[in-house]
Amino acid sequence: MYKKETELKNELEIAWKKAADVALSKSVNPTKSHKGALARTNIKKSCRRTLEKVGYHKMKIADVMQEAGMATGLFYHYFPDLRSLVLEVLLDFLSRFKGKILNKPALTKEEWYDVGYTYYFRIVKSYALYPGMMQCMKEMMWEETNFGALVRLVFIKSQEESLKKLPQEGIRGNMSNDQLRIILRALGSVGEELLIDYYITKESKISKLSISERAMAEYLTSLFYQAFFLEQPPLNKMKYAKDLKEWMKTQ
Amino acid sequence: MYKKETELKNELEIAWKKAADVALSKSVNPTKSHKGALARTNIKKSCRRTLEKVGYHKMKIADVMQEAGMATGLFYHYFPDLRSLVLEVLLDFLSRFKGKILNKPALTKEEWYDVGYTYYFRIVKSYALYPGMMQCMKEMMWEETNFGALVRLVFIKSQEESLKKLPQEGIRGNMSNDQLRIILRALGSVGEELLIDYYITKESKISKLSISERAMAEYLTSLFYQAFFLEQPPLNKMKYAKDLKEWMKTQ
DNA sequence: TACATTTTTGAATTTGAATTCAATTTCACA
DNA sequence: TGTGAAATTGAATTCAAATTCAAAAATGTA
Repeated sequence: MYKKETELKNELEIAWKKAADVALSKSVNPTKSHKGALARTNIKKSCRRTLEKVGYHKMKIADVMQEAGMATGLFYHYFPDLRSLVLEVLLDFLSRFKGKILNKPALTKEEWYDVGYTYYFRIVKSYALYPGMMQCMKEMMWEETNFGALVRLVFIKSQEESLKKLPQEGIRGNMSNDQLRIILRALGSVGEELLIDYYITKESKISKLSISERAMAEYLTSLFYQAFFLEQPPLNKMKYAKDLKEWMKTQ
Repeated sequence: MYKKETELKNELEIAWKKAADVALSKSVNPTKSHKGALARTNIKKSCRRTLEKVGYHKMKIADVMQEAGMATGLFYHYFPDLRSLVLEVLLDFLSRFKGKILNKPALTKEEWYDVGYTYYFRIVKSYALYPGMMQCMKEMMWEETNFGALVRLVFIKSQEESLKKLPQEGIRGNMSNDQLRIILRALGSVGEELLIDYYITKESKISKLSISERAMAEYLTSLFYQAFFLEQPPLNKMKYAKDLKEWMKTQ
């Protein structure tokens, strides 16, 4: 099972290039001075702030430039159009999900728990700190096919990497590659609704609960663990979601 | 656990009204003749076709009217703007998810499997037949808060309804209401990525596999079952996903 | 300090699609 | 078959936002 690391890495690089190409396809003026570089960065930062405030679909070039405190016309000195700017900002943001999760690959289920936790904690943190960016990412995934493909690949890669050394352990050990791929793809979206609900839309009863980021990550990790191994995760891993621990004890 | 049926129903009706209000807020001319009613329906049908072909964000009023074979200006005789039309079309579409899943509520885990299967099969079918509509629904959920809230509620309702009579059975029996709510919310998105991948974007290796709609529904139902009950579903339920059955036999 | 390069300005222009509208056709019913 | 109400047309208009541009300011360098 699981693609060779090099193969997956290449795939990722190609996807990254494709998505970046869209952002850079139209001739962008490279900055020609330190001042220019600062101004460009300033626009990108302003874009992030505006994204959090206004949201992608309502955001206009004028909004970004006003937030940046620069003249509207200057925008075109640095970016060809709004979408390219947003795409570039999102690609920067996406890199936070790209890095290795842990140095050591997990060899046992218990070890996997820690890797999974790191993976989910990173995601929870992103939703909590940058709900607007996460939302924009979701929206852009629909609008720009290449970007969507890239994001999916980044997450698949994290996921596969974390499970790479575990093929023999647990109940899924003797599934075929294709079966495993399907299951992982289906489990990849576990928690999405919950996170969107709790950190972005904040309408439901759940969003009224007070759940720490670490507890949230424990909830999600243990749910994935349960779904994948059909077992309870080790009790001692529940460090923040005390209520989950209590529940597990009653088994 | 689980809200009373009436309470949940009211909540749903309010959300439906809210979402519909957006679609109807701007004064819409009611049709005043049979011919008018036909024309209006024609526009809605054309909208669905155009949505499948072009997608929501690229679609223009002119596109819809051309597809309908009517003059552009006539649009305003029937709808105030494009978003209202799309919203109305989506609300019609959404009603396919609103109905009761089965007449008898599930009383045992095994019975739940059937309810769950019906639930998932309905969703799989929708993705398979109307990928454009499903995509548009997702996009609109981000754009129109009230619509998003409604869609979530519709699906939560189906889910809660299917599990209503099961509180005591299985490992989740002694979870608190809040815990259960969190878990269900998190599990609510199981399979999303897979379905989007397989029926909408069609880029990954998974989309090259040939999976029947019934097999897909079995995959998802059994995955939910495993995640929720930490058990394999009854072997005899696997009627189309033969490979899954084989795998389960090896346990 | 002079001068070429780069950055900056914001008003003027362009663009593409939404929206209006006056004129025409169709329809339903007496 | 005549009449008023409703539906239909598509060219003209409006609109909001993107885009351009000529001129001014800032910058770095010799």
